[in-house]
Amino acid sequence: MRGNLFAVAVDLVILTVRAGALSALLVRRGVPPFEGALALPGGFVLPNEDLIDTATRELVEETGLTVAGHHLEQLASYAAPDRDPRGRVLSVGHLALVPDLPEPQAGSDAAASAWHPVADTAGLAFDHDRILAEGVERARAKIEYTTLAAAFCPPEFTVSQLRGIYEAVWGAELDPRNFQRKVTGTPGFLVPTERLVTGGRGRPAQLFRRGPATALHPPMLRADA
Amino acid sequence: MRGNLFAVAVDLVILTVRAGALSALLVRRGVPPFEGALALPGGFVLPNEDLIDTATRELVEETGLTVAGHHLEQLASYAAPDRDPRGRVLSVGHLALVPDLPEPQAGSDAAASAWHPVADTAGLAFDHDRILAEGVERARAKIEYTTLAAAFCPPEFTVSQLRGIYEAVWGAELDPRNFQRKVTGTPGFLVPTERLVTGGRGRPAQLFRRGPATALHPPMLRADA
DNA sequence: ATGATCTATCGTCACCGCGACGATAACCCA
DNA sequence: TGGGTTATCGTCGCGGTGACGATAGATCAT
Repeated sequence: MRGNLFAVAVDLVILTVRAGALSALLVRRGVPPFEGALALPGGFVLPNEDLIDTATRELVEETGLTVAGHHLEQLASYAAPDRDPRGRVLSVGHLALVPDLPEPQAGSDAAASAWHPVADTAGLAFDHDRILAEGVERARAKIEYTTLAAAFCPPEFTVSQLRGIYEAVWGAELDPRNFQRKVTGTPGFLVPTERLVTGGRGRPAQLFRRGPATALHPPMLRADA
Repeated sequence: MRGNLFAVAVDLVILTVRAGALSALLVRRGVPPFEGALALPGGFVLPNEDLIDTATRELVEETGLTVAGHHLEQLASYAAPDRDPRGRVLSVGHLALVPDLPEPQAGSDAAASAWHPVADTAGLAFDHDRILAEGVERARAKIEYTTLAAAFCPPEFTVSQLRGIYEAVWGAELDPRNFQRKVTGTPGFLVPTERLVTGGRGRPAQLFRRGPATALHPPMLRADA
């Protein structure tokens, strides 16, 4: 082995769509270094934990989410020698996509956590700006060729809600008619329910559930490149 | 910080196409654990090294490649508590795509390294079977929507050679006429040179260089899913 | 009540990229 | 000189998409 040892941390990019804006859950640091600055939620890997265990534990602690519904995957690792002034720390970034939680982080132990639109999150602690940016880019790319956009939605949702997810994540408008044709025409993406949504303006919309499909062939196309 | 410290290693999935088969560079271990077994080339991260530095150093040591031409990217990290019997070791997998080297690993310090077709590489040390599989899958997915297949080619190559790369990586045959239309019709993928290739059978083929394009819109399509 | 407005949903049409495949070009070899 | 082989160019039909019109069914203002 070697005497060159690392502390290993897991940092989380937890994304949701709130009020039409793609937002990340951030915590305000109460201790040095970067005291008072915003940072990604995270923590060190404990003995007998695998990386995904640590990430799951942190996600539950921060959001109070139960196991179902959300999506959690590994992003990348960061280990620049000077990324943490306390010493050699390797951080494994993870990406979580969660629905807009009704209760603002009920049960969160880090009281200083809150949602921030990703458009105005400059100046995070450590190299978390970069990790957040790569998480956002991963999410943008992945909803293109997978059904993961539904992970941002509650268990039942309308086509309009799903379109709102795409528009918030991509920052672009989509044609409602072509979008409807695309998602309802992809087998296994949306499972129609019996119920309609009432109370809003306009014609009531049908409610759907997530279907078994995970891939999107052919992909949803972004307007830009 | 914590007393729960890790050794951090970088392991490399180095892929090339040799004799029509997608192949990986593997080393035979000379010391326990897994003495005598095949493994991915790799090593520990040294002080003042970032992950990509370690990966680049290992790649040069194993292949003798200079900086140009190849592709190197991070794959994912693995840190199961029992993945290494010596203790807590986190491994950061990396993927390298290199041309078929004329000299079989000239200058390699690990004398026991050799190319193996990925189809028969079962039984690697540690969790390297999984890392290799994920590297191969990443390569298969990425040549679909990027121009990375050219990283497997020498500086100048023909359309047929490039098609052979796709066929070897995907394990499927592609129509030569449609393939030619696709790659020559994508702006910035291939830059034609003045020269033709001679000596082979059939009509001489034009030589191309890699162009500046990195993305492939729309993507190259696999026959299967 | 009644029309305006809003959203959901269904249709139409032209275009473009792709798969299938025919045709031609330019080399080697016997 | 012809046959085999590979490279390259064309053609045609289909399916998915973008642009956009039309209809359904609710709420809202007056």
